[in-house]
Amino acid sequence: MPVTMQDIAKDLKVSVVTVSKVLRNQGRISDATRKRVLRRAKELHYQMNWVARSLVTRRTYTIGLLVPEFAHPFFAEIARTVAQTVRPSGYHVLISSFEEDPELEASEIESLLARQVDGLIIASSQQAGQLDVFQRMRERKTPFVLIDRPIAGLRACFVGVDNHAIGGLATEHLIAKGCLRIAHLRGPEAGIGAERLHGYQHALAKARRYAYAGYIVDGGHGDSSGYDGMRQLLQTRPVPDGVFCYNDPVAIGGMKAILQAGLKIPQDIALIGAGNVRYSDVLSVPLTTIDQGTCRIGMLAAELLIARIGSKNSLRPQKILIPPRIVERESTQRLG
Amino acid sequence: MPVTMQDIAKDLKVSVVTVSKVLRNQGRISDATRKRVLRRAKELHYQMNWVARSLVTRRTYTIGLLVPEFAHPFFAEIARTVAQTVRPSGYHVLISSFEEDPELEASEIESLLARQVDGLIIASSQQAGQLDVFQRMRERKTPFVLIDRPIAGLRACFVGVDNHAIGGLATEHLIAKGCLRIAHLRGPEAGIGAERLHGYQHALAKARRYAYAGYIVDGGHGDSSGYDGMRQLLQTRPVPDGVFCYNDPVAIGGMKAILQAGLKIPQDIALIGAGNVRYSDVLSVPLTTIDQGTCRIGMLAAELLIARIGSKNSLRPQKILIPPRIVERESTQRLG
DNA sequence: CCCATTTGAATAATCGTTAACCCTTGAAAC
DNA sequence: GTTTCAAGGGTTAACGATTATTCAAATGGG
Repeated sequence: MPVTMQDIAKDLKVSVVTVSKVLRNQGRISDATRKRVLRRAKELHYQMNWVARSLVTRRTYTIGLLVPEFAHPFFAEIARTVAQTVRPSGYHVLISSFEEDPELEASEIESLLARQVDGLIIASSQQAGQLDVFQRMRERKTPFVLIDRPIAGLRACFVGVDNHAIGGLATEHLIAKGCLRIAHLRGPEAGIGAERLHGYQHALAKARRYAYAGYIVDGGHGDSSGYDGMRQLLQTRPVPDGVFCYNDPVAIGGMKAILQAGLKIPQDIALIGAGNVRYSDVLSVPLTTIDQGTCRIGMLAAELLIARIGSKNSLRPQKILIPPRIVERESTQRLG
Repeated sequence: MPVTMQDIAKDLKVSVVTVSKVLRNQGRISDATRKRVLRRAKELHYQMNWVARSLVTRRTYTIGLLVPEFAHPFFAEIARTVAQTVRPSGYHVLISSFEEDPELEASEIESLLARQVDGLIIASSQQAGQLDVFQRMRERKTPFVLIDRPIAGLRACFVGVDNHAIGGLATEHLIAKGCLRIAHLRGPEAGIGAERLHGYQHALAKARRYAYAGYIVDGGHGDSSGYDGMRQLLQTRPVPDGVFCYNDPVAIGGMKAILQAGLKIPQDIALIGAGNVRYSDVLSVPLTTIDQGTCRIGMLAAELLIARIGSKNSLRPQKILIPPRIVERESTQRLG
């Protein structure tokens, strides 16, 4: 039994519309009535029923944020900046994670659309084939912005880091530090993982280094798979002296494996990650990493989305690529 | 222009109500019509308009989650488990953070209520004085569950860890490890921080250790304030040989300060945190910490809330206190 | 063969707000 | 004195569903 405009209207013997107008500061209302309404509203602690308003205005002032997983510090940071960025415009954030499961992702998108979100920010794991969900959004004219992971063959807004450049930057850094046998704990085969891999390969080729296939090992997404990947890598002969890891969690797992094997970082193996995740500077060995401007991604994606929601005519997709930046720490500090 | 029930109804020349009934599996509908409706709905990719449904059913199947900050891994983990726990029941999560600002917190609560959330989970930073917001929720009969930080003088559901026990456990552990001068980088003066402090003091008293006032220093909430606090502590003479930190981020900041000062952990100073945050086992020195059952808190809070939402009659507040558990790592491994 | 019951679906009312018009009243303009 | 116009506010109809009620046809029993 929350207070409604009706309650205020009855008390004051005016119509509901008058109350509505006052509360929205719209239409012509005398100062006297305005004040009476405002006073009564405050007295009763009146709160807009956004469900009712949304039904008629077709705006919920809610956006959906869909990420693979929350525990990942990268996405937690994204969630934070997105929420902070949209708050001043009165938007709230409906979050959802899909645990890297494309089907769950699709059904969550539908779910958020059913809840009439004004727009969506998605770090998708959809393959290029399964794009009907996005088609659905386009039909509904619900704007959306992809982050972190672009989708091949989809004309859509995107905000993310230049992953090819990350691979290049990391590998060149290892080369500069004098590493001769540079391995890569790679991420997923598709999309962002592939780009980082290519950046790595490209840099090796440019430096005329031999790229040994056995030096490219699956590191998965997180620390436990990174640990496993590194253990496998340590079996390889000759053992690499530099490893570029798909991301920081993988590097953290890798670090654990290296230290457990009794090897030293960076003397025996130099290690570089990607993401510049919080706390990566207080690890066993502070981790050199590639900063991907996490906060900027969240902020830009949110701003872009809000702009799209505001404009009636559909603008053409905008892609923002953030240049990565190296953050040097101890895990690669050895004599060039 | 999303598809509505009307569209389906018109196409099939039946009434909207019939469509509604089919889609909800309610009322008496012949098999023939049922199939026609379902087929057409699928063809048109019909999706419920939850805003409209919510207006009449007074249920949004949305809960609000309000935390001090997202970047904090503890709350990120909570958000994850809450979302996962409520998903099977069809609920979604509207998140919001208030950066430890009680006023922002209050206004966000109002905001979420205006959006008609079915219930709220709050890690509040309200002082015992300012409880009108909670009063408002009670009037509206919107169930809510407090997590992590109980509020004195408020009869409400609560799920959290036994903070007094955390202080005791940590301090006793340091004593057992042979520390003689045990300091505490304390958190906020009120609530949870105070309880951990009391646990610390109680344990010292029980062991008949002298509690030197200069050994209790403000460590704030996060790593940067923990760093500052530890620097201050290192000026104290005699320098402590064991430090119990309010939480893991503070301990991480503290660790940085100790190592920078050229001291060794645990030989010179043993360090213990609280929270058992992800990655705390791969720090410069793997951190001994007190596990507070983060996942269980999130899960139990969510389950409790859903149960409240389900039941018509208001049950009496239920408080769940999770017993903490020590996780021993290197940062305290020295000869007893 | 008629009345009672069941089945299947339509009609009306509602949820709390907003959008689009319409209706007074009084004062200024002609 | 009639017209014009603006100020201040009211009426009515959505928005897209659900709930409660009503109604028509089919079925069944005696």
